Amino acid sequence: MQLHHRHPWNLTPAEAIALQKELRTEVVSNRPIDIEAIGLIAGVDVSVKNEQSQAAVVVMTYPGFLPVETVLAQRPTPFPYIPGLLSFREGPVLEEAFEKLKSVPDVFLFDGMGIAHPRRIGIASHMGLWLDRPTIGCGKTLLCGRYKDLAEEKGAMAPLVDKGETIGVALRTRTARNPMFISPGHLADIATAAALVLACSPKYRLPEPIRMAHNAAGQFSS
DNA sequence: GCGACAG
DNA sequence: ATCTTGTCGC
Repeated sequence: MQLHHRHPWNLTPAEAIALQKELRTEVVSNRPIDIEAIGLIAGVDVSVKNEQSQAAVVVMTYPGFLPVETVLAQRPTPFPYIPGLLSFREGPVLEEAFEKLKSVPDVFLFDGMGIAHPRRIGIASHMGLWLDRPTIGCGKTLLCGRYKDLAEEKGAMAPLVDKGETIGVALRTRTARNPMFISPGHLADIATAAALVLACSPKYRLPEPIRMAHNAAGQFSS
């Protein structure tokens, strides 16, 4: 796939934060996704093995979730894990994977946050600028923000609020399971992002595209 | 200063 | 994320 907004990755943490503050002004997080028009959806995930990072992007049909393309990429892990700077750790290997992608998915689901981030530019938002396609952040645990208790039933959701701003939703994708934290990455909005993720979770807590990417990246379920 | 902290 | 078997619960 053609990538946009590319930039060097060899930055210090302070430089990375400065870059995020620049890039966040480009992020569009109030645009509804036309779910009815989706034909292909991609799941993105990265696993780390001894200094080496492996990325996997699995493209599947929507609805139906039949895999149509899988790309893998490996590279040395270039940056430590620092909360708030995940994209600088996983970005390089993802760039390599995206370049190998033949198909052009209508939406990308990421393992991590979109705008539900201290500077409103988590990995899904950052990579969304590169892809110039709708992206959604799907976190398993919270990075920032608070939410009120939500019903135990699948489909229940509660606004995720940080510093007075609604940045996403806590969404129960499975009854009696911990909620997922959904936020727009780029070219998406909170309501349609949540609706789509729920539609992508017919059986497990993790949305289907991300489960597939997780497996392809070389891991087992959890 | 203290606590929190995606993967 | 990763180190790791069996086990408790819906």
